[in-house]
Formats: sequence, structure tokens, C-alpha cells
Amino acid sequence: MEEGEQQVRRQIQTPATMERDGEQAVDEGEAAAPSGSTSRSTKHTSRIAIQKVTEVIAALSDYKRFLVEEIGFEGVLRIPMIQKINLKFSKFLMTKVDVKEHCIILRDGGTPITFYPEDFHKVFGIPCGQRDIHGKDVDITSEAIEFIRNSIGWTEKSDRSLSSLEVFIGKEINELSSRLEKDSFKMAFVVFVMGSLFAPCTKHDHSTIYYWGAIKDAENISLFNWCKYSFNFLLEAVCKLKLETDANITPNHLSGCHLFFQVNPSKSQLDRPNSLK
DNA sequence: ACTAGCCTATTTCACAGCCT
DNA sequence: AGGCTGTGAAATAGGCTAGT
Repeated sequence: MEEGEQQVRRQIQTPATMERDGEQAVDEGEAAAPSGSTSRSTKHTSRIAIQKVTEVIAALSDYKRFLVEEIGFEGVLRIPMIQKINLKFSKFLMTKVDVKEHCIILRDGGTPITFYPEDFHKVFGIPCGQRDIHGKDVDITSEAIEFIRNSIGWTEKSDRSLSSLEVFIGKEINELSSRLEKDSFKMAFVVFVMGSLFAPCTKHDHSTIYYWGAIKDAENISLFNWCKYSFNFLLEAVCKLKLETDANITPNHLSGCHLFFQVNPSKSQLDRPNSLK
């Protein structure tokens, strides 16, 4: 195995070590970023705001954590504080992804490191339900969109900001709160983590509503396959990056939850549920 | 008009190297 | 050893533009 590959394999971690090592794990990527990655002084950008996510989570009360567990996002509660993500390393890994085969091949002839949508569940602990977020049964009306907007505190028509969601999530919720308030919290939390981590929009402090059909009924949020949605979003980002690279355009923005590639998904092959194989 | 994507400027932070 | 400084990378913020 070449040294560069060994470095990358050292860098890539298991979900368990992600929680244990937290910040150090990703920071070490700087040293691990192989010489094969771009050495030009291109400034990379990403809308992943894992610091924001962990800050918001750290401020959640026990009852709010209980509500998060109810919608199946309990793994998000255990995401460690990561000060900085090595974007160069993320970019390097993204360029090594074989989208069709769902694997990372670090060098020609090297051992493929395969990954699957359900690895998002193992890494980040988000729901991997049976229902497809883009399925036929998740159509959403404009009235429902308006209802959700009002519920999560987007009262201004132009407001689709993650920062206002942050404020909304911080509002007091407890056992005595109404059902509507609790459901609104759940919806706001999902929109916040999707927009901040799993499916970040390319625009700063902005969220898309493509998946809102899956949150319109807070009770059913955990029944949807958020892993597949995040996975596909990430693969689209990889395709885009590869197209830009092939066209000799130096990509400077990384979409999708590229942090996923820095955490070892390959270990999950050992214990994938049979139903998902 | 609105939304989403792209681009760039500024701020913040970490770290290496130098000096005392 | 500890403090200071310069540099580079990441985070943040906002403007511009193209598409619908």
C-alpha cells in the first residue's frame, strides 16, 4: 500500500472513533492530505456548519433531546464538536469516489472502500426508514408548506434562514407545551440539521424545502429514509465536483455532507442488516 | 419577483518560526 | 519555555447573476 493511501486510511475513522476523537480526527487531515490533492492556494468553501449544529445541540434541554430521539435523529445528539473540517482532504476524497460503484478508490488498482446510504445511519445516527423522501406519497401542498413555514418561525415571506431556525430551536419547550409546539420544534430541528449538515444549500444561511413532504407530519419523520436523501445529495455533489475537475474548472465549493467521507463507512459492511444487503 | 448558485471579501483561528 | 508575529486555511457574510 502506498504511503499516501496509508495516510488516508489512518485518517478515515470508524463511527466509534469519530465520537471518541472528535476534533483531533478531522484536524489531523491537514497533515494527512496527500500530495496528490491540489496544492494551489484555492480557497475552498462549504456550507456545512457542524460547529453551529453542535452548539445548538449542546444547548438543548433534556426534554428537547427526548423530542429529537422521538424523530429518530438521536445520533445527531452525539456528534462531537469539530472546530474545523479539512476541506482539502474532503475534496481529495470526493475526487476519488466512484459514484456508480459507491466506493472510494484511493489509487489505481487499490482496494475500494465501499459505502452505502445506510452508513449515514451508522455514522451520524439519522433515520434510515422505509419511506422514500422523494416518493409518490410525499407530495406537499402550498398550504402545507405555508403551515410549516409559520410553525418553524419563518414568518417573513423571504425568510428561509438557518439562523432564525437556530433561534426558534432555542425557545422554551417542555412537557407542558402544546402538541403543535412540540411538532414545530421537531420540524425546525430537522430543517436545521439538514440545512447545516446533511444537505446544505450552496447559499449562505439558506435552506431548501425539497424534503418538506417528509416533515409535514412530525410523527412520521422517523419513517423516512433520510440516509438515502443525504447520500444522494452527496453523490450529486461528487458528480458536480468531478464534472468541474474534468472541465479544468477548479472547484472551490464543496456541496453535500462531505464530512461523511472522512469517517470510515467501510466498517459498516461488516454488520449491515441483511435486508439492506 | 423569487430562488438558488457562484463568487469574493472579511474575519477568525491554528500553527510554525523567530526572538527574548 | 513562553510570547509575538506572519501566514495559510476555514468560517462567515453578503452581493451579483441566471433560471424559473
